[in-house]
Amino acid sequence: MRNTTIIDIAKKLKISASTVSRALNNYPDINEETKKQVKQLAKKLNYWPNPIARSLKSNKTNVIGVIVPEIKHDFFSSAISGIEEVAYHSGFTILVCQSNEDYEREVINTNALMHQRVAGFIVSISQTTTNGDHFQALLDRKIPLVFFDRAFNDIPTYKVIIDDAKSSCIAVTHLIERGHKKIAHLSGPIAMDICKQRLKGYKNALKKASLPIMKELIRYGGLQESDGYTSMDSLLRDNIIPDAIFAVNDPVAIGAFQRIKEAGLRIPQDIAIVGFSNNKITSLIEPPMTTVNQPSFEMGKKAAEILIDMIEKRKNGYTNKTVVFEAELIVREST
Amino acid sequence: MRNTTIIDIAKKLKISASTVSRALNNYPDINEETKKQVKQLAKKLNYWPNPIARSLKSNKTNVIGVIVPEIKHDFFSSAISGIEEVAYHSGFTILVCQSNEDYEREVINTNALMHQRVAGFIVSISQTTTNGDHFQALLDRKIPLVFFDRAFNDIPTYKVIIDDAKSSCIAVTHLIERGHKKIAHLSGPIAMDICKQRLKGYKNALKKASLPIMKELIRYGGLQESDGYTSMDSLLRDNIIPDAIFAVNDPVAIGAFQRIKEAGLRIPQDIAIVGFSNNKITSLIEPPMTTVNQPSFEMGKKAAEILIDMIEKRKNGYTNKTVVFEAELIVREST
DNA sequence: CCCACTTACGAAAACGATTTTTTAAATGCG
DNA sequence: CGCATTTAAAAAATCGTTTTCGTAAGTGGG
Repeated sequence: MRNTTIIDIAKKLKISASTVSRALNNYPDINEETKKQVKQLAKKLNYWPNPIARSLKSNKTNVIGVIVPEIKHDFFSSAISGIEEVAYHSGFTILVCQSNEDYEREVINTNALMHQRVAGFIVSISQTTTNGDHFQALLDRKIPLVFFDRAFNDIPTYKVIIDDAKSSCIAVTHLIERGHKKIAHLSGPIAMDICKQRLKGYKNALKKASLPIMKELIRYGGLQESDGYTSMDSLLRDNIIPDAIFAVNDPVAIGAFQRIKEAGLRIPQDIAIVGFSNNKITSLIEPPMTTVNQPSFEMGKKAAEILIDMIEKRKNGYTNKTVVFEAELIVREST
Repeated sequence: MRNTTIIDIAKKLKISASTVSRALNNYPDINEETKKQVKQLAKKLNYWPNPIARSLKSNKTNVIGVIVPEIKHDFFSSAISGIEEVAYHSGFTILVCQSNEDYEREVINTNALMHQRVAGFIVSISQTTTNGDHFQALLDRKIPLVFFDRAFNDIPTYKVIIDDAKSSCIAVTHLIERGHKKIAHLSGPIAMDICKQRLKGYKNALKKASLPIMKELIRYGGLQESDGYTSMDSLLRDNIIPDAIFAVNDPVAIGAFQRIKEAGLRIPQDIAIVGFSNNKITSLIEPPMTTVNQPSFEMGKKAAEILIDMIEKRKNGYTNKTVVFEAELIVREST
């Protein structure tokens, strides 16, 4: 079954294709009677303009490119849900790629989507990305780009993030208020801005409380569960038993959590623990874990709203290039 | 910065566009020397064929349409991860839509993607879908379609599923072997095939053990956590306290789990419970929950492999239209 | 040397829409 | 009535590729 084209309609009505096009698009110099006939027949034949032909002419699509490290991660899948929700209501669809935390793949994905002429990009960068040329190429071509959560700092575009330093400071201060003094921080790849910021918040909290910052209490690793397990393990192997852990994110916290349990230590009596992101699991483990709630769904929605605004050149509203979401500390039984 | 076209190359080399095209596509009737020159210049100018122009000509794209009820759900986001993984390695990208369990939106999404000329569809239907005309329309247009997990039964196409009845029977038999006799089943929308099959498995297990099938022990609801809570609540309100629960899926099981705890009943001493899907949370709650592991990532990968096979008309391999994955019962402390 | 055949390439059509330009007919005004 | 203007529609160009058809040279065999 072939799709109806504008030419099919034109032939049936014995008029030209251009007239059909203009009738359907409500151009003023088309006779009302003609318009009516064209629209009727279009409906009857189930006509739908071919978006590919349109895109070829306009060099634009109604597709938003989304690149995240891993689709199946709680935070990202929830953000993608939010993006799709907003996109759907604005007539856009989303093309989703995962970088698998791999810089090369992020570059390939970015280029592929660029050549597919997506209308704009929403990106959370991979752990291993330290070069931003592929994003600069987008700006050079005036392709709208919005970062969320993990932004590439040197690229001047919109960013939807939380105040990582502030939230971290609040989280660590909470630990201090509970009487903890020997607080370890399980950090991530320090090249990443979110890791830097969370480390900064950790240090600030200690400083404010006049507690020493001890290098051996800070461990660097990746952002996965296994990395948290390893980092915690390295502390224990060094015979360091902190009385509290602040993890750079929830998977790392969960990994540390498992290692702590394996060591026969009690949470929170022996070691308290705070995560970051409010992944669903944190509320369901025993004991439930204190964590920082990042409103992932809302951040996705906001990123999409900003991007669509940029695409449609309605530049109103967003005078500040960085939108900071409020992250709130959710206190549970692990502290 | 405009993108380089085939015509730019043609002009610079003072040859025709068609020659450039054929040179790049390695046609035999182009002089080797010409080919070399064209390819060199293409590389130098950073030429990349415009996929939109190609698609217009071929009426095909390198895009796979994916429609799921909700992106942020564990099972689906993990399956999408698998789909993307396979798609990426075959040069496809994925256009992802969520139906939000809404039939109307599923239809709209299907049509939108169809008009965008996606090369094929991978779909898991919404809870409220009882009419399959929008899928039939795809088959009529010879657009490849693969269902996974939640298939629409009357549409004759490939399905990647697990044997729900068998797995359910195994799960319930496991409960019976543990000595449980008053086993309730929290079911979902009974119009959905997976719900029918899981109910069937539940009944079969009881029959095999010569246990009575009691209507009041079977409760119907939705597929969300809140539905599980409600169904469990309705049992308790009727003063029915089963000694075991078999839930149609993990969210429903978790909802019931919460209601059971609220009632002050112990798991598994008072009520044992089995879920379905092996969502990550089931292993992290206290006590960890017995559940049926559906290999979501692998099912996504398989669905993508089959679809790409169909797209590329390599029909080898898949003689059976239904691919059944082995689901395995993961026994944990809730039983 | 001539005709058939190969080689290598160009011209043009096609994909389906939009948009610019052109044209024909109708209308208005002095 | 005649010229200018408006109205409504057709024709043609365009987007970037692919593909069909055609053709000018060059080659080889008789």
